[in-house]
Amino acid sequence: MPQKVTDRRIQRTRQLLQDSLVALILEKGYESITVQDIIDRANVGRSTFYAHFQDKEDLFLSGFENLQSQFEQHLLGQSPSEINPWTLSLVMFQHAQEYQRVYKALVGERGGHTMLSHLQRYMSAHIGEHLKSHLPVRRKEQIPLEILTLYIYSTLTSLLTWWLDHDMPYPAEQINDMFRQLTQPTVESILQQA
Amino acid sequence: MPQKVTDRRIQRTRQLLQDSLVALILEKGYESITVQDIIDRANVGRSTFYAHFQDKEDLFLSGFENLQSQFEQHLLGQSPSEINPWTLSLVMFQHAQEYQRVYKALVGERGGHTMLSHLQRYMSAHIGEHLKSHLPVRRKEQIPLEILTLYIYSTLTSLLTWWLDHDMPYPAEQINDMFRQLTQPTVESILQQA
DNA sequence: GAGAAATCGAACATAGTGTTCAGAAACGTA
DNA sequence: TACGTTTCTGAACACTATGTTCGATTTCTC
Repeated sequence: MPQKVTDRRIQRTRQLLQDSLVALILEKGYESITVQDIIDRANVGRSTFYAHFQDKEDLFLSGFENLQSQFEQHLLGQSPSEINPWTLSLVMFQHAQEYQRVYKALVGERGGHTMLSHLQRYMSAHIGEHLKSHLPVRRKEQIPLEILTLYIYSTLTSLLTWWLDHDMPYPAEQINDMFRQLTQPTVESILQQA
Repeated sequence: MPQKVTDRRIQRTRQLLQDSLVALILEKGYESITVQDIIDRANVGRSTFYAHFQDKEDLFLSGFENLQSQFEQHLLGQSPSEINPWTLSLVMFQHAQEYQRVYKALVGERGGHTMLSHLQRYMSAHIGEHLKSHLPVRRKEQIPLEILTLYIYSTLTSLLTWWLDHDMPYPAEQINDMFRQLTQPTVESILQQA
């Protein structure tokens, strides 16, 4: 049973802190930021910071979780006819295009590597799901599913961070097409091994 | 003009510190290690540590550089008939197999991500070199060379760290074969676009 | 054993973390 | 407007880790 306005106040403080962190990451990189930097930028008292978040990493992750649930909303709104790794990736690149700043801070090179393991769990689940459903019943187990999933995931994230760190020199559709050209032939050839 | 024996003493201390760091990384991960942990383990005085290395990261990198120059020795010793990304990768997997502990500590998941950018510069140079020499004079610039290089590099490193973190469930030749199966079709199809 | 080089470790200054708490400010209600 | 509640403030504090300094000590060389 949420209170009406005090909640809004809390929300505003959290947002302020998250925004400050994003700005600071883009300026000087995650590692070198101190809690003092963050609260100075946000004009928030020290104890307030610790009332909301355990530490810097907690703040970072809360922003990341925001982004993730927002992405899920976005995904539902788009609802591509079929969900496979390449429609999923397209939605992701488009979403990143729309929220450049936040993406670049949280997922890009300067953002530390904190979020990689979280993103990995999330995306790998989707990718693995798709692969499993397309798997021939009996295939030569030359390349295990786990590795194939890892392969797709690592290609996707390396493209994403490259794209963000180079300030998106291509539109989302084009970088996604590169992703498809890079991975689809391999995936199909492997899935079709009977 | 290096001195004879005192040099050996210095070398011993450096080695001790590097070994301690490796052991500690495998135990508790790079991030949570303090300088105190390292010198306690190595039985080395605090000021001695700082006489040899600037900080924890410097020590880490010195170990990484050791490994790298050792790898180059190894590469010369093997001298595959042709150096392409897949012979290079084989030598690398074999080298990693031989020096499991160090590789796992410095390149694996627990090793922080410090070395990724260094490894990237090194491997990408080799990979890009090979690709450039096999490039058709005029090709459709759908996928720039930089991205193709990144693709190969990221697949290689994600396989390598996965392999290390899972305690090498396959021999080097087999994991390298997976690497080839994953990347070769894509690379060839793209290089042959006239 | 004398001299040089390397190591030791205690002491220190500095910087960042996370907690506490009394007072101030903002808000909701009536 | 006045009241109580919630949230925010910021100074003070204890704590942990960093990196430096320097005189004492060990180790090696000849």
